[in-house]
Amino acid sequence: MSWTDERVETLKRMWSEGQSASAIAKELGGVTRNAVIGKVHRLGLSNRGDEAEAAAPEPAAEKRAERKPAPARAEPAAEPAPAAAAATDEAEAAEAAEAEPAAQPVFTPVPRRPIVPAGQPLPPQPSANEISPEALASVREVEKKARKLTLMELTERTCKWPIGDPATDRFWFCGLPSQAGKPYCEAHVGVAFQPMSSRRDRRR
DNA sequence: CCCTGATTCGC
DNA sequence: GCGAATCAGG
Repeated sequence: MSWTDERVETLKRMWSEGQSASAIAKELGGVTRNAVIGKVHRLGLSNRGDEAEAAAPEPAAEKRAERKPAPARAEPAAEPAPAAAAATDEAEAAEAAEAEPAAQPVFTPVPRRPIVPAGQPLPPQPSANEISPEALASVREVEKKARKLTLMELTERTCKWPIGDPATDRFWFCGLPSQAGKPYCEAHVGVAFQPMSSRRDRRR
């Protein structure tokens, strides 16, 4: 596979959308995430999406000064590689002012309260009285077995159902094996995806 | 162990 | 220019 204009375009788009290198590689096909990352760097768009610098000036401006000299392939000791070449600051002025302002979900209909963080939209949290007793019992049971993963520990195959109050330290994600193609484990899929029939006519 | 991006350097 | 190997880290 080669980097055709089209593929590069897809790469740029997905990267700016915050997609991971592996996700992009998977989408493109025929390339590994390493290839994607390598290309991203060559294109000079390593710091994606650009964020409000004014807001968070990132204190640690210089943090990568020396990483291992990179172990030579299979050579005893040949040349001290003139690494000094990389001295020039990488991409000083990131000119990407044209890209769209990163697609933002629009589910914040109430401009009232700015609500804070939540890096990701939380799944629906149906109130207890609209969940079937069976599903509810199942969930309570499962939540005792939750792996209690942190955000960073979630993968494509772990249940992403949040448990607890995000504002406290008693908050974690279910983490049990998720249903193929679903974001949650079996029990949580049960409460997250309810058939219309069971939700209908909840006298009120 | 799962995953992430960053970097180096032989090709 | 490309990307595997590797590093560093959540």
